[in-house]
Amino acid sequence: MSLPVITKETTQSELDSIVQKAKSASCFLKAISHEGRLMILCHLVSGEKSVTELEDLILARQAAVSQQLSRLRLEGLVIPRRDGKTIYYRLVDDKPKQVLEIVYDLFCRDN
Amino acid sequence: MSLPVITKETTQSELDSIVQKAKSASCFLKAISHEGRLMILCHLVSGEKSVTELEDLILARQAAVSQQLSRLRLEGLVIPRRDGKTIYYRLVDDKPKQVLEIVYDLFCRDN
DNA sequence: CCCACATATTCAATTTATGTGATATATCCA
DNA sequence: TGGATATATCACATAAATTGAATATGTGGG
Repeated sequence: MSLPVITKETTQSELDSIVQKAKSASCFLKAISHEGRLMILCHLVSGEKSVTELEDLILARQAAVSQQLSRLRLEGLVIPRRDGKTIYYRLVDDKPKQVLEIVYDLFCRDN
Repeated sequence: MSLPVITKETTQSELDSIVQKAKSASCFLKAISHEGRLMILCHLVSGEKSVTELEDLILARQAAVSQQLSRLRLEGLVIPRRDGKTIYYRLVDDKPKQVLEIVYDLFCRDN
């Protein structure tokens, strides 16, 4: 629950570990902070969607959506499943969901 | 708790509102996704810190830290307080804290 | 095999973000 | 007032992210 506290007593290897984790978190946050990707993830929370469905949902072009999915895929956030010609994407785990729910609470209720 | 679900029935103005919120969330996430800013926010969770303290904590130069704080300030996440020559920064509210705690749980426990 | 459809990849152009060095501003103190 | 310290800002160089157009790949049907 509590975040790491860094003091004079924190050893170098502990610091390295914290920096390493900060890098991972930073990558993850960068991946989800893109407006299009954020929307895609939101849509995937309610279940898997095909690329074409996502194109319609977020009003973006095929190449753009595909690229955004590609980034999310490389980041390990989504996974594709082929069914004939169409490819369905879904969330790998609920990591994005957990963050998105907090963010949604903060930005879509609060203000 | 639940994220917005977009269907054929969703009106245009509802969509606009969702897109608008996605933009805010996206900005917020971009602001905190930078490795240095992420570290700064983590440090501020445990209480206000001066710019110099932050420079030492995240091992970055004065101008860099100042610019990162400037971005966080413009984003409304932190607020400065002057005491003599030194300026202390603190979190405006616990928005970042809430997100950081989830992220910390996901990245510093999970793996 | 050839075509149409769904998706992915590539590449160049552009935009946006970031770090750096220099300089500016504010405060304190002698 | 002048100097030292703390912080902010600016202008520039560079790096990273994003977009769009074109092209490639994979699949099913005729």
